Amino acid sequence: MVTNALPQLVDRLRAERTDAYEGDLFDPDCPTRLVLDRIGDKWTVLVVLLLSDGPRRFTDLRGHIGRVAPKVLTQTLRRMERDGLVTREVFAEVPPRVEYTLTDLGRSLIEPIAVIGDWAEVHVHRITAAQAAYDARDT
Amino acid sequence: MVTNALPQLVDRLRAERTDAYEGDLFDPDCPTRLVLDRIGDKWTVLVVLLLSDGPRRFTDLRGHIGRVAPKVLTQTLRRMERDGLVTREVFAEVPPRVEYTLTDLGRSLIEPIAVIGDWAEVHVHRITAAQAAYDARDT
DNA sequence: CGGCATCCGTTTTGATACTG
DNA sequence: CAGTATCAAAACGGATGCCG
Repeated sequence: MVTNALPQLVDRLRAERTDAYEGDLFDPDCPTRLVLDRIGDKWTVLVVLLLSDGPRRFTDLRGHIGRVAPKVLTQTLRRMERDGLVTREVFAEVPPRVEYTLTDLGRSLIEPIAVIGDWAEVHVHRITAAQAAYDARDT
Repeated sequence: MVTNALPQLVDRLRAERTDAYEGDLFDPDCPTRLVLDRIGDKWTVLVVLLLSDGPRRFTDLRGHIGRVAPKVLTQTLRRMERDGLVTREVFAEVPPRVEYTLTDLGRSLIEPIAVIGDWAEVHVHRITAAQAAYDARDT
């Protein structure tokens, strides 16, 4: 599937800092929580992946993502802009053109997303299997 | 802060499989999406972290997480049980005791969560700074 | 083209009270 | 103790229509 020197590395990493990020994450008011909200957001992750290849226009993004209402995509992009993940550049042309580009911060987010994506690919079948088994238990 | 041999490793990892997980994540019906929902879930991540130290009881979990309505915690735990992330063991005692334990699958999720947590800690200040700057722009 | 405004249904989250 | 039941609020996602 993929190399996995990752586990030990991350385990060690985690051991070194357990209380640090635990202390943060368990505080509901800590902005760290906000990061999780972004990851869990339905479209942010997709946008990051799409923009990882370079700048894209609004409609371009819309086309590559499945069905997204323009309003929702706008919301997502605005939020990402506010969070400093993307820059929004408006070109004074006719017809108008708006390009979205990942910032350094946004690019750095590709890593964690990749790790999640990796985990998801490897383990998803176990989740769906578990669900099926669970649902079949009682009926 | 923390060692960072991680970036290159993950970059390579990602380079090897870009289209693979991209192809998945961009399909709204692919169960891979479901993983993101769990990560984004408000309490699942916290539960995983709490259980990473060993089994815990319902009230124990409740106490360590901030304000959670019992109903919501139950929902979270049931969903995690259905997904095969935790096991739920009921002891026939008085008063009743119920212990939640991470499965192998659940434990394997600690890794990705740690990576996200790492990223969050390192970059959160940049996000909040970006937000402040953004909000101050127009007023 | 790239939105913003409006309205609406669904899902998520929660407070509160009560039970095996 | 470990929930369930009920009610209520709100965040989220989306469809539609208009506009610079």
